[in-house]
Amino acid sequence: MAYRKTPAEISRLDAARERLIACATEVVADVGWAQASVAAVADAAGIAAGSVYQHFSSKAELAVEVFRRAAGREVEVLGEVLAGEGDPVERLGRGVEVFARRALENRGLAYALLAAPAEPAVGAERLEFRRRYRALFAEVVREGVAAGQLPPQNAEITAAALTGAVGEVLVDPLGHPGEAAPQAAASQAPPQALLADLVAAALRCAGAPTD
Amino acid sequence: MAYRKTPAEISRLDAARERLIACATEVVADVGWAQASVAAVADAAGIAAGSVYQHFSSKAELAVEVFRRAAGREVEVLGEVLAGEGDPVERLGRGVEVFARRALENRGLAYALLAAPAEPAVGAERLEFRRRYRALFAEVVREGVAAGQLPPQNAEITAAALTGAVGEVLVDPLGHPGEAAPQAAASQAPPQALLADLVAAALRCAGAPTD
DNA sequence: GAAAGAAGTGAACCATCATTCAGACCTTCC
DNA sequence: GGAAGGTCTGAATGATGGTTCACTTCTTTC
Repeated sequence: MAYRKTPAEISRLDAARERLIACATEVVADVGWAQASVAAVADAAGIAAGSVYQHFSSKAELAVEVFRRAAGREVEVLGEVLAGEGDPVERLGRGVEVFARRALENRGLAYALLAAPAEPAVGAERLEFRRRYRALFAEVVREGVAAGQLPPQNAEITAAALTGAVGEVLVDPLGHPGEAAPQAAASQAPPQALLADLVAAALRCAGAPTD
Repeated sequence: MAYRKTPAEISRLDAARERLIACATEVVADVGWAQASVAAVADAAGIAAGSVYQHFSSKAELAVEVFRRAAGREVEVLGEVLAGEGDPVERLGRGVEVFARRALENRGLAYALLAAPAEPAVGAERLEFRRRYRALFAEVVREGVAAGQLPPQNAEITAAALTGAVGEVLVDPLGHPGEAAPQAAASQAPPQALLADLVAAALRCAGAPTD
């Protein structure tokens, strides 16, 4: 027994792992899941392909982690906005707007999270996260109905519709699959009109009176 | 010059091609794109793997043809309903209902068309067809607005939202990816409530007054 | 029936990656 | 310093699955 990982060593390894995840996320945002080979990701992180397996037992595991981190942030942000200040309808509108704005500000990643072809493990994760978005939306809708702000409705269905509507509206502006994404994708300001129209459609979908 | 395809021969080849497409469609509906290997498809059609290349120059070409045929039928049906009898709001409601009912009656195929992981060529085709759905919806929405039945709105955005909403609501009931679909999938009656709720959400989304 | 030319076959081929592994190189601890 | 046990490397390995091709079988035409 002449070796025990020292705290410094542990945090070094941890940092390496984090760095790998970060680089993988970037690669995925740039070129999509399909093109994000282990070699490419390792390369981006400046390590050998084999070293990836020091941190993850398979490519799928890494991919899932990348997805979870990124999607998790969005769920968190959306959750905070939806549970924030204001009446349910205001919150719903703000939630949709924030979600869409964030997606448009980071198109490559958003496309990867929402729609880009991916291996089955990531697909399953995507489904799971869509369920979470739906649950968040459903809660606000229920509150709106309870408060009499929204007409009676099946909140789950409305929530699913909202999730799908937001995703669909975003996917087209987000760029098409297969095509190499322009690398500096985080540039253009989100088109104000698109956001406004999307929010309006979302509010109508929940039955909020048209302004 | 001692051979020219006779009409009978030509139609035999044509029938073989059609049969191949039909069998491939079935395989895809059953097991999804990912599992629909050339070998599996050829097997289902009762021909050798190599013979597939008598009809299609690549697997992707066959896959695209399968997608186009199936998705084309849906576009056609939706188009007819949306352009049919009645005022715009009635037609929109009926269109959504018919679309959803058809999807639920043929879940495997619907899932493959709407959401199942697929090769890039099919993904591109999917995008194209979503654009067509959107165009169809947009037209009715515009008519509704023009007729004063619907509030002023960005019809394209609403249409995209409708497309996404319908897709999203359907995808969950349609069964999860990766899982082997039960083969006799065209059985259960479409849940009436789901359809009604979906139609209601869609109409709200376009701004039709809640009943 | 025989020549010419397809269509059909399926085993071999090949490209693509994820994954492994033997060896090189580091860290820890005595 | 050196033994023990890591981490890192990158070429070799292996699985998968689309595609090819030498060969067989069927059709047409004379």
